[in-house]
Amino acid sequence: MKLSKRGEYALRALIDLGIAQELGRPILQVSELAAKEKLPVKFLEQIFAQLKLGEFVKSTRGKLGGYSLAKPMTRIKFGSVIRFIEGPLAPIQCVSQTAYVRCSCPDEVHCGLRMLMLDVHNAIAKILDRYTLADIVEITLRKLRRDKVASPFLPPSTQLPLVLPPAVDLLGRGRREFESLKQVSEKRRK
Amino acid sequence: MKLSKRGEYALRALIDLGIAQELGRPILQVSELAAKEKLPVKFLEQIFAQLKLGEFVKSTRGKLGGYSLAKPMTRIKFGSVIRFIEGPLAPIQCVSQTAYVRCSCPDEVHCGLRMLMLDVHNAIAKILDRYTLADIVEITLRKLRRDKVASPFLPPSTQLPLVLPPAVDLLGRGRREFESLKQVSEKRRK
DNA sequence: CGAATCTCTACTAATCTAATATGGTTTGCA
DNA sequence: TGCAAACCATATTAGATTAGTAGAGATTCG
Repeated sequence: MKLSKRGEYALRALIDLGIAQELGRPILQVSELAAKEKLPVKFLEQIFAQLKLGEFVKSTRGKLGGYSLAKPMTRIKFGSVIRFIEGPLAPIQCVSQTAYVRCSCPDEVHCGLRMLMLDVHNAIAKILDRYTLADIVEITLRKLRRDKVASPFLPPSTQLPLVLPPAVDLLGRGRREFESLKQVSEKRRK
Repeated sequence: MKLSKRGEYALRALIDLGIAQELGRPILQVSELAAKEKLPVKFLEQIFAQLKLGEFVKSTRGKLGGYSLAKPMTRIKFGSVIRFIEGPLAPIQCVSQTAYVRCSCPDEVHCGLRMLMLDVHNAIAKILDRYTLADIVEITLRKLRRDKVASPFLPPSTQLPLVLPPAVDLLGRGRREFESLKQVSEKRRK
């Protein structure tokens, strides 16, 4: 049930690319992104190479080069990205839509575990195949503005000193409640 | 997003133990269970040892010994078992209820990835923390009866030759549609 | 006693993970 | 032209995890 660092970094990178694009900076350098998210540069380079193979991003070489999104944000689904980077979403392969493999159990049709995992898979896929990069970018930007936090990735000319929010205490005392996507979306409708 | 073989075997074993108990055989041997599910005996032994540590099963030593469930099926939640065998359900630790760890991103509260993964985690936990072994055993048995398939794990005296359902063709042509838990449960209500 | 069972410890081959290292090639600009 | 900043490609690695295997020991029933 785990997302690897590779997958995590890939998704972070895409989201940042989306935010930057929305703010008028269609191209970001690996080094800048790595610094901002505190990720190892060389590892991130590899990940971008892979994202390029998957046609999620495109690259510009040379000075002033970098990476940008290869297609409209509305057409980048998280499900596709994760499947491409991490493999099938399904907890066990016999419930995978995209990579079905019969499992070893004697009677697949009456397998209780399979029924349960089918539900889990459907729940995961329902979320990950519905939300696109456009959704997440929009929600993130709205939330940043609502809380009056300076956005990163401003165009170089307008770059302001980044105001960091107060550090979260590790023990979790006084930690503010976290919101899910659903909650943020519902607030908007009011 | 993957369940390891260890986790898969553990869940299969518990479900089988539940079915057997329901059919009047509260104790099963590792060797029998391994044979029936076609799992490596020694590996399954290790898994049972772990399940015992987690107090999901209890053991009887010596001849005629074996493993049985350590508590009522209604009190064995899949979420607990998976957390115990595999670790946290959350795709990334910063959304885990039971094993929260702050992640490396600069602003956790406004992290889009985090919001998305919070939804995924909630969806998974909602299913896995709701269903108990009792639910799955009940549904499985109902389905077996509905389709008139002989149940495995009958008491030794009444053991009948097991009638296997027709083999599923690997290419998936003519494969019958699989049902999720939800579908089976809904059929019951009608 | 002896066969069937769980128990415990150790080992291993293969794969994956998360990088690090090194040296390219391409491009914009002074 | 030259150089710095960027992407590109390949190799290597330390450590962890996975999915087992191996073998001896302890317990209990008949």
